[in-house]
Amino acid sequence: MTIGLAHAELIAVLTAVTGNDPRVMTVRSGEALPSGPFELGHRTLQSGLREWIREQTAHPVGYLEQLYTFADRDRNNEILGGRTISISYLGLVREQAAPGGRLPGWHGWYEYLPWEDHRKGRPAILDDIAASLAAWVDADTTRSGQRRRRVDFDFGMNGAGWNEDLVLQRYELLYEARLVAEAGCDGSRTFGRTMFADHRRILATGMARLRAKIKYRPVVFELLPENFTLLQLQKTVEALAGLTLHKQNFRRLIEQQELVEETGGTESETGGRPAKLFRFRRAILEEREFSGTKLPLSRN
Amino acid sequence: MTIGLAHAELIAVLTAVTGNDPRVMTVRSGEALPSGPFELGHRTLQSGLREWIREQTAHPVGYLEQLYTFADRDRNNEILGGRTISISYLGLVREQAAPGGRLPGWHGWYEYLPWEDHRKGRPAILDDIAASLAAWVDADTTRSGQRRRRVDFDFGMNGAGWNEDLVLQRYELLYEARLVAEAGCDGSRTFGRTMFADHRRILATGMARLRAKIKYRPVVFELLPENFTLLQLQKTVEALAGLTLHKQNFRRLIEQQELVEETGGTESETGGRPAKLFRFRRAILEEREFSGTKLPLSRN
DNA sequence: CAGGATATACTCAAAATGAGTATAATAAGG
DNA sequence: CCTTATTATACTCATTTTGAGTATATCCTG
Repeated sequence: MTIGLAHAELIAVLTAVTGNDPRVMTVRSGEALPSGPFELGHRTLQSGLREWIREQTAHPVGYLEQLYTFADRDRNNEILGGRTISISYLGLVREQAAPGGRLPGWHGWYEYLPWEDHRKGRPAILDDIAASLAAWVDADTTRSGQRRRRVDFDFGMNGAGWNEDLVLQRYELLYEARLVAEAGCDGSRTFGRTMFADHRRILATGMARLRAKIKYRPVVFELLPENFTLLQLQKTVEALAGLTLHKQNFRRLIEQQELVEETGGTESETGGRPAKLFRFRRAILEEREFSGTKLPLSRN
Repeated sequence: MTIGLAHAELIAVLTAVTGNDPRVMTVRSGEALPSGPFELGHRTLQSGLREWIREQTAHPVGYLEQLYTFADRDRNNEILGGRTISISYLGLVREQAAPGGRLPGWHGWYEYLPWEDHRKGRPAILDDIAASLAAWVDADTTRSGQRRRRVDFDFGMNGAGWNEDLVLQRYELLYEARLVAEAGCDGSRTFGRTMFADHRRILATGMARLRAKIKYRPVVFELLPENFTLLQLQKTVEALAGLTLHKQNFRRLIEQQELVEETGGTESETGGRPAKLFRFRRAILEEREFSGTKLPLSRN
């Protein structure tokens, strides 16, 4: 049995939430995701990745999950006649800076995919996107019906309702419609900040995975400090989901799941009544399974 | 930037449901999952896989989804000094044989992981597993509490309730406790049919993914013929989940989601009142998102 | 035509969810 | 020290969704 030779590369979507904004670690002034070779010295893929994250950043990575493996021919850079296989990972990091100070290398998710942040209502950029997509829909006379349904569904248009989980589908639709610069555009209008090669697609994959995951696994806590208030927890979830939640119902949800316990302390920097501090009950990880923890939305 | 060299291999968990039993395509008389090299001629990972599935089997694969990429050092076979990266996929295939005739190469899921089938109640083998695991729990005096909680949770013991999604966790626990032959056992009791290398772990990964997926995406239909009765649909879901469902509620769930439509025909081979035939409404794929479609369980 | 078998319809209590209103505890300003 | 703004926390209530049945319909077999 012949086995093909390839170059193996590890690539990371490292995410933190700083000052209520989700951020991703980048290199080359925000142009690329950090990546490194998978070497013979590495015991496993995950430990290899951890090793050079430790080298390149000061951030201890708690949660690390494999995302996807890419090896399309267009990614082939032809070194030594082989091709490159990129194995991507999603990592969650505790926030390092205060809400004011921005650390170098970190950039907001929504710089790259600005249409994904609906916390302050439907972002205005969606009107421009809608207009550009309408042109794309009409460009194909035979399949325009299909295209229209897909646009409506993915972008929540014409009464379809916004679905925060469809991050990747939306990016791929924009790519197909050549509305992101990575698609090799011809000078026409494009949306969001560009990244190197297919790194923005990988970012979208990570965002989609995380938005889906917070609904059934208690991974948010990897992004929070040891002690936090319920509002902090809520704001972090909101930052990731790009949506606002119903405060009282969010609290009910968290409490009835017994995910957290009071520390006894309070936080009085809130501007109003001091909030109780909580910590994540790690014991819960071995006690229960986490089923459909839907997010309690509010309409705004 | 140095990029490590590796051998790339594609490996498939091809699943069909034949005669109400979930089955997996194997080679070497059921000892291994089919796998093949990822070659330069292949355009993408997925198309490469499709290509040699077409070569090796007569089965048209509809649904194909990437599962996981493995590259642990213990998988290293040291050819040419490199190491092997295995990219695994889950494929769904429409059943090919009548409930009676068994096609070569196909083996039942539950030959390999017999503790996973709870359709006829809790399988007896779980008593033996419980006994062996109890010994493992007691073997570590310092961490026995942790071990006990993990066993209870993963295997639904001591009132914890069986969770069908934990297929991989259960396999990995048995591996750790050296109760599967792949762990390099010392002649003691082991459970389920062994596979080559880590193929049984990959099978478990595929089973877990599919059991989780049928709850929120309409993928079951890839396993059914064009027209089917609601009972057939239910039996297929039950086969995958390894559980029995509440018939009336299952029907209500399916109908209210508008996943299927009547064909007009009926199936009278059921032994009782003839059942209406349905077909999957493919249009639904572009119409709606599928959220927490929990399965309507029944206790038995 | 009775009896067995399956399909399909309908019921009902309990639990979960969405959307509020009400009340409590703090800080700042006068 | 009292008012007001601000956030935290508690409670309520109608609606929907679940889990678990019972009831009825339509076939086949003997």
